[in-house]
Amino acid sequence: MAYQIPRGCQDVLPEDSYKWQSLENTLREFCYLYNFDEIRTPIFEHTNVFKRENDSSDMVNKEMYTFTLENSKTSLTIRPEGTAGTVRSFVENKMYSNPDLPVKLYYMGPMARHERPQKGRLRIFNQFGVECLGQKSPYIDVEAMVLAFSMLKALGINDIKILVNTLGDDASRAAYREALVEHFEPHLEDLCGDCKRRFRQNPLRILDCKVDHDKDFMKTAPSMKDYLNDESKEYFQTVCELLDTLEIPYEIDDKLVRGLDYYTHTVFEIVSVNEEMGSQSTVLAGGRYDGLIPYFGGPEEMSGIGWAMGMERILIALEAEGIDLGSKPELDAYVMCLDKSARTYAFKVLTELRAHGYRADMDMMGRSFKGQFKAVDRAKAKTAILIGKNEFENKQVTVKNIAKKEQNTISVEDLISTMDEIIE
RNA sequence: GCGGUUGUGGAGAAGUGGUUAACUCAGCGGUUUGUGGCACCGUCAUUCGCGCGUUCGAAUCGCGUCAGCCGCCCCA
Repeated sequence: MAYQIPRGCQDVLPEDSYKWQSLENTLREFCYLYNFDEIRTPIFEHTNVFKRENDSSDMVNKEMYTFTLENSKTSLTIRPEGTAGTVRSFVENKMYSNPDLPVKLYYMGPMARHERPQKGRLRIFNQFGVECLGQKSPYIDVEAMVLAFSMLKALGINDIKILVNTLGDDASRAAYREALVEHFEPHLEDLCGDCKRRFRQNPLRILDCKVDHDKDFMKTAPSMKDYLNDESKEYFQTVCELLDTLEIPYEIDDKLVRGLDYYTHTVFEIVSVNEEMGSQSTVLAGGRYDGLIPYFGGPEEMSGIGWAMGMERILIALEAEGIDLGSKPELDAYVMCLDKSARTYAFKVLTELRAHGYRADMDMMGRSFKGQFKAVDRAKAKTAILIGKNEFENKQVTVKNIAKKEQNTISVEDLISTMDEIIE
């Protein structure tokens, strides 16, 4: 094997691409229903779109595919996520001046992150995501969550859990962060190696550490909810009430902090509880971001909310729950050519069938009679169209219904006009 | 980035130093040169992820490398 696909990449082969198409169709239908429009942004952006000031996340700092071409000084980065490019486009195209806010967008496509590959974690993977930009309201947060929940339900995924939390506004979060630093400072020596690093980078993440989980100072750690100002508290309460009203099952997880730095207020995650998922069980996650639109030069007060779904992970979850999204469709007709002299005629009949909307194919290998019949079976063709010397000479075809094992020799015109009945 | 584990044909899989790489499925051809899905026969890996080394001799041992998987980290 001289050539090999790069590590952490995947070819979607035909049998699987039917599943992908089915997934994509369902997602698009729901976006249509919820009045979200598609946006397609480039697969790479200027590096500073992703690498923003004060960003401490691993994704931005050590996992990005960043490159600069020869004879160029421009640093570009293959998108590791979809939000930044979408917000950049929202601002650049002045979509904030749209009279109907929020602007509701969806996207899907490949993202790249240089991580160690694992099941459910690829270097090039596909995300489907939505962003609601330009307005801030608990109703918008919940609309986005309901959309996510409904999509997963429609796909048939049941083994899931919805986790929600609030990070409050910038002021609340800053106060909380300070309190955490104060709390953990005396215990710095007792923290695990990762948490010592987190202490400096993002103290909020210490809270969901698995190593230090049971230690006393974890249990006595200050809780976010004690640092929320009234406005943030009220906002989150409304979100929860709306979810209750719509009977969306969820759990409040005050340890849920999310990895990306731009989140404020509502954050949520949908995890699969199916064991086959392995350690990558989060299938969808997102939250509100107050600062991002202004960061890209949009109106100061504008906020947004969005989430992204890992499409490969959804496919794994579907498989784990035994849900089949479908496979290659059967053929209406398979044309069998039984004599070399009739080949051109057979090819014409094939073309005729297709021109009338019948999904059809024929043997191009000049195989034996038996071999062609096997091809009919593999293609799950509803009919076999047999064409040999006799049919050729009389401008006819022999059409055989595979299931009924009935066959007739008729003219091509009759074949076309009765095809619907023949395949029932 | 760290730790562990695996890697034989289109698929599954035996073989753990001795020379034809077992078996099953799929494919192809034939018995049956125009009616299949059964049966029988034949055929299908000069090669064991890749490279180097040890050896008279390696799929089997050693080193390196690539890749998959599992866990950590992180994340969708």
